[in-house]
Amino acid sequence: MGRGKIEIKMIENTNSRQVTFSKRRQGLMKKAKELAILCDAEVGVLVFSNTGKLYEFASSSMENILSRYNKAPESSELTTIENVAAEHEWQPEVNELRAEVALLRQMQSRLMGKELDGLNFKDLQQLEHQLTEGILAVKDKKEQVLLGKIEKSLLQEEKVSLENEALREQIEELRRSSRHCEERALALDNSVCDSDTCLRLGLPVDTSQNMIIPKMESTSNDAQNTMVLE
Amino acid sequence: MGRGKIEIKMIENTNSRQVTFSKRRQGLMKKAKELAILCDAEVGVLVFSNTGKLYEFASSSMENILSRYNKAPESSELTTIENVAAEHEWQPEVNELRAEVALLRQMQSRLMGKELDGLNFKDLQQLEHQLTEGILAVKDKKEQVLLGKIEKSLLQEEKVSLENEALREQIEELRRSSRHCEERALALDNSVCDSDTCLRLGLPVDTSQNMIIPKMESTSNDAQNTMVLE
DNA sequence: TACTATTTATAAG
DNA sequence: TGTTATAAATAGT
Repeated sequence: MGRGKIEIKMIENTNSRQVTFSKRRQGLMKKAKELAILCDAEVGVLVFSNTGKLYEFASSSMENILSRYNKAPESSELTTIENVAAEHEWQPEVNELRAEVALLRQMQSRLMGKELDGLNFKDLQQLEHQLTEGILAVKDKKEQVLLGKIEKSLLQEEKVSLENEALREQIEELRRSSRHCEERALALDNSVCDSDTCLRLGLPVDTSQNMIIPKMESTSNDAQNTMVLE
Repeated sequence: MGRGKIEIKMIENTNSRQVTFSKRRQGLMKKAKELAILCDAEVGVLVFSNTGKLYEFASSSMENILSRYNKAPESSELTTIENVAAEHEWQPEVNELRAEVALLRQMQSRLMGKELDGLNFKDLQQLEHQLTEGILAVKDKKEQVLLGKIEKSLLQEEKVSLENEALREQIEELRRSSRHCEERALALDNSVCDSDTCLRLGLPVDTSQNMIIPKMESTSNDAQNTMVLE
């Protein structure tokens, strides 16, 4: 990839070698970065120039990558054998978990209508069927939730109705007792009250007309309450 | 560098991602090797796929490169403490992975209409919406697959039709040339053949009758071929 | 270092 | 997996 094709062997000319080193090192790091991003991979690159200078790239951190490398199956160096063995105990489980996550993610994507490439017609039909079942179940659940709410609401209404009933009875009770009181007062009035007393209460002397008015009001109130409650 | 330009960001489609990973990983390793050879450098590359698999390249040996890295100025970690701690380093990652698996499983169950308890009406509506979108996408994909098949089939049909056309022309050509030949033979027969020649060939003397028979057969064959091809 | 002619890598099918 | 059109890398200037 240049003006001419080159053989892959050590470049003898020091200057050319340095120029090429600089260009290709950059290229390598760029490629490493792209690989890490595009493919969700963890990538580490270490380069020592022939003058001994270190250049590095790490998609996460070199520390991370190296510790992961040290735990990897085929690496058998470092420290004592026991440590290595202990570290490796985790590896199978971690790999299984990673694989499972990858699989679950793919299945989930597909259930959401993504990553459908590579599925044949039959697969797609099956997937659609699965989704249809899902929707039906969700609709059922929604219905249940609504029915639950309605039931709760009905119970609440019933409770409130009962409260109303109680209140109405209380009112009736109060009204009855107040009527008693009035009747007694009237009776008392008729039998005991003299013009002197009536004048003191600021009431007209003709009592028969006065008693009709509250009775009418009371009847009217009852009718209104009944209508609201039904 | 391909049929189209791509943005450097995580490839969502699992399939594409894996294909790209494989190709670019190879490319990266090749570049690393070339850099090491051309410029007399020491190069190490470590790549972990998102499923946890390790790929590595080392121009000398990874052990060498890592020990050189650990001795390099800016790196000051590792050594003994790190290794002891390494054993426990897996725990957080394992826990995270387990949690992720659990979450993904629950989401998946819900997309399949299971484990819906605990969701409120709004959640359920959202879930239903998600499923509906999924179904639509799947139906679209199914349609695409079918359309693709149809197109392929039409192309095939067209191809076969063209072949038929060519074959028919070939036949026409053959028929024409054979007719020419017969006519010439007839003409030759009428003008040149004498009784002596005819006797030597074992043919009857009356030529006019003999020539009719092959001509009839030839016509009949042509008709049959035409019928089969159409 | 910047510029291209060319080779090489690779995205898409 | 193999192919091909195109993008990207880079050898030489």
